[in-house]
Amino acid sequence: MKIASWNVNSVKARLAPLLGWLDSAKPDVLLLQELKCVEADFPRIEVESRGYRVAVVGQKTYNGVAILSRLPIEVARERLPGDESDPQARWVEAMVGGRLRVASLYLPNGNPAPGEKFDYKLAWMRRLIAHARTLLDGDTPTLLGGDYNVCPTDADVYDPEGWRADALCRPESRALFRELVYLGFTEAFRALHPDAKSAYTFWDYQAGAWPRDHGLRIDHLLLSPQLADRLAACDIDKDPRGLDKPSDHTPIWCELADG
DNA sequence: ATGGTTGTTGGACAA
Repeated sequence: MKIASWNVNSVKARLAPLLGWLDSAKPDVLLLQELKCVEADFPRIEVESRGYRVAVVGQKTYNGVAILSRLPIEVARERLPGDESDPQARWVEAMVGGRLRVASLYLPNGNPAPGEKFDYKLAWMRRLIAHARTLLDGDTPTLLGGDYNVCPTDADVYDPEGWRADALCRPESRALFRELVYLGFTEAFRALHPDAKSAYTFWDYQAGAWPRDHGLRIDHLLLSPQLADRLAACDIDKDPRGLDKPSDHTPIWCELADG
């Protein structure tokens, strides 16, 4: 079973590359972030015609997440627990095929840091840790995937010193990401590629970041122990970043052996 | 070098 995640930076602006990638990569499940539209504007017909069921949590202009799946989807949550007053569309969680739980998450960027946005990011991460703990208490195989907006180590950014004060690389962000993983998750890419360098999932639009390979690895797939045992492959598909009018992120995917 | 780009939206904000 192939499960992927992709921050598309507007699903409407990225419709052609999205459909092209579904056709070529053929993921069984695709987690999307930064839809930048309400649910009614999601290109449901086009995606469903490719054989995918769709669960969308949208928002006007900003954020927005979705789960696309060839197997039936049962939505479990449309908000991250822990703050009922938080209106931002950054979480959708569902059972797929009745045996696997997946969540598509869009963790707050947090810049500028320090400041209110950074405080919101850290609070959101603490909510994520608390909820992830409850998910691990159950016995359902679980994958938490998406744009974490956290670059875990200096090996995951082209210029560690230049990014040290950024919300994606700050020690507070990295510490909470480690706290999440240490609950018992396996970060799929690094588990299979411990020494990989220049393995990025995001390149800024500005200053020629893509042709210079000035990237960061901030999109991640976290696996519960039952799924870590089944992890057969994981990689980053850089091709979509090189197309015309690309997203600034590119897909990451993993292959899980039959359980 | 206080720059540079994209998307939504129709000026400013987020990334």
